[in-house]
Amino acid sequence: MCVKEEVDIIIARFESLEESKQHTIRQAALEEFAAHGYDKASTNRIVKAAGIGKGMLFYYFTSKQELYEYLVKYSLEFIQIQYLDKVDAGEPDLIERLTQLARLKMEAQAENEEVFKFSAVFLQEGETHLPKELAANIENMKQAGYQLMYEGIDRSRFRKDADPDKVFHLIRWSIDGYQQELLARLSGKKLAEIDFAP
Amino acid sequence: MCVKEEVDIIIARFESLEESKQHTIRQAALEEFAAHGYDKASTNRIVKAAGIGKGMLFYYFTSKQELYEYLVKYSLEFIQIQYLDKVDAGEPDLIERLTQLARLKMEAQAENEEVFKFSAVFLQEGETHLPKELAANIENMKQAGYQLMYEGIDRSRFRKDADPDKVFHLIRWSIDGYQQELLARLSGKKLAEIDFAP
DNA sequence: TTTAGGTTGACCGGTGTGGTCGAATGTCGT
DNA sequence: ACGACATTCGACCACACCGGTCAACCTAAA
Repeated sequence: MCVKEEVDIIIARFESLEESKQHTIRQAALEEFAAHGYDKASTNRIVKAAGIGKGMLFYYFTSKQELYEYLVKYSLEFIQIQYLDKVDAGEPDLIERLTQLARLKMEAQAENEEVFKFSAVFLQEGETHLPKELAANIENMKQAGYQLMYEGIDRSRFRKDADPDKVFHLIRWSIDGYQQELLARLSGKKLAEIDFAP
Repeated sequence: MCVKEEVDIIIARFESLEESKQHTIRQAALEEFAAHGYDKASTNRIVKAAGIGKGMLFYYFTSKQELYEYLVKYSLEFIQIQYLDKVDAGEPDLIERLTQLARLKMEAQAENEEVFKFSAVFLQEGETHLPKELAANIENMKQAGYQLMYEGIDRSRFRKDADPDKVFHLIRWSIDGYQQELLARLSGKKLAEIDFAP
């Protein structure tokens, strides 16, 4: 019990930092883990990018592992609030729904790109390096995302001669591809406004 | 000049190996570079995967760098012959053309998956670790691929109320997405026959 | 002046790196 | 049977970097 409390105290040190410094360190760490995955991520590079001494990282977080867990928690929360919660799950029209998803995701991504890059990493790394509790949270978010994409769509309005599922996928692929290309083309540029015209 | 000849002799050692052994080593190396990129690829893991002693790799190739260059050359040749050369660039119909491209790429990918994974790596790593001559070859292949995809398409038959370029992209994205999903779903299974029905 | 907490980077043992090399083992022509 | 040469191996090298520690320092409040 004493140990657990000690950990809490240590993370509290980080959380009572001024936001801008928290942000700097968080972004540096997100970037490093996103770029190299857990194993090959280097705490040395993180502290260098964050502009702090090596010791501080282990003053704020007990270990590389705890830092990673913190980032996962933070990212899950960010994606939930900045993206998933904003989706109108009542929209029955497929096109509207998917367009909305794409727009909201782009907007959230514009807000903090690294979080999404990092999420790709921990979604793929799976349960490794994570306590069951956090892994479960990730699974929940996956499920929620799936439902947001596939559930409550009115398929009665599809043309009768087309397989609804196939139309469904075709459209989703189009939007995915569009989004991906948009992202690639604009990567590096700092834009808040994007022309979403199809 | 003497040095250059020495290198030639050393690669010749590899090329005069029986094909199956060449193949084993090549695949192990392709896999390693594809998975980790140049810098983090490990020659130790390569020799372990290939089932040869460490010394042999540097008996066949003077250095990690030379091995990498050999793999790039091999992959460019493979993609050219097994994929690009087979495309009928005369086909003016967009759908036919893209469907054909997708099919041929899948077939070539089925032939040697690692080559395509590795190509993604050296396309992204760019000129680093490569002599200008090889980098130029890569650029040529990019160009050729682009032309195969975009040139000589008859756009006069598109519906007049649709922007040809947008229709174009929409369809390409759909096929890309379809291909990607197909690949993901079937990853791990060894199939020669695929149901290409949309 | 003392004290307590934020901050640093040299340092630790350990792991893995690309590459070398002496020795062991074929594989020949003679 | 012999020597010359090609092939094969993995222990070994110097080095770079790893996650993590810690004595020493700085600063500001008491």
